[in-house]
Amino acid sequence: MTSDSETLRHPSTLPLLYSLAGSLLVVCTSVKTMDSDASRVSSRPSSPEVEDLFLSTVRKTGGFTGAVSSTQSDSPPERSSDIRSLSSNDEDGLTMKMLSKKDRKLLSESELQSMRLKINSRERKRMHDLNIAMDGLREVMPYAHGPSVRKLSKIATLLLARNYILMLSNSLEEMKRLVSEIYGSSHHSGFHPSACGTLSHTGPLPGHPAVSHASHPVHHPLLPPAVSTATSLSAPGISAVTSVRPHHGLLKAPSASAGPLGSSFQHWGAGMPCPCSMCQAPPPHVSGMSTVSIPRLATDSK
DNA sequence: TAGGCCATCTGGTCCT
DNA sequence: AGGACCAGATGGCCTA
Repeated sequence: MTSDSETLRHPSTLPLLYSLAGSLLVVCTSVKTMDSDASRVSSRPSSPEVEDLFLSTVRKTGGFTGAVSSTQSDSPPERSSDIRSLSSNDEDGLTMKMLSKKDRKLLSESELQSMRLKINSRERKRMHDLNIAMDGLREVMPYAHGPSVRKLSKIATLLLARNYILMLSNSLEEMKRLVSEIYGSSHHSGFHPSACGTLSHTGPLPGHPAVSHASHPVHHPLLPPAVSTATSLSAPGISAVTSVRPHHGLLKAPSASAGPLGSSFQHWGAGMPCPCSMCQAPPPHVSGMSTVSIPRLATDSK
């Protein structure tokens, strides 16, 4: 009850800050967890663990609705006929190159074909799992979801995710800095956190970020001031967001002056909602923005 | 119609 | 040996 009681000693500012910091810590912890998980997953035996760590959860929660498109579904691909013709018409076909002479003797044509189909099926499943994971990533991205909104492309999803993580990391650092500043300044001004436990003891500190945030003005609670004052979303990830079919600069490196998400959430692109916790419920599930559609995207429902 | 995005097939490589 | 991963090739779909 120590840290909580200290939190309460700044009537309106610290609870806000701590709740925000807590959210960020949760997010960052999740990121770290994902990182360790990812390192595990990246070591070869991936597919079973992917299902254990992610897919099973997703499927249980009904997170995805089979968004993975399949032009050929589970039926044997048309190209199997190519293989058939290859192996039947040409003994030196590519399929046969895979096998030793012994194998060629042992395996019949149908066996070769079934083997090829089996390999293809595995690869298809692997790619489906990858797409499911990609959809999971899309779902937690601060981006409009919905049936009337086109999905982020894979590259846009990855770039946005990267920038989002960077933004959260920066925000956490800024949060830490603000908290330390508050305690530092309050100590010099005679504020003793450990000496009182009531909310009515003090008012908000003058000039405290949380005070100005009451009206949700220039400062964004999740962004450093230098970052949050800018208005454009020029970073690659965001340019990919505001225009799902980016004609431009998707792969450009983030500018040094801009924040990890380009500049700010404040103008979250044309038609984009501000993802800040003041405007809507924050992550883990940024579902609050799922109903918002981008004009350009609303025309398409892939 | 060109270009972007995607799914699939395929062969090679690496790992367990 | 079997499976996972990767990258190239190919073709379909969609949009500007």
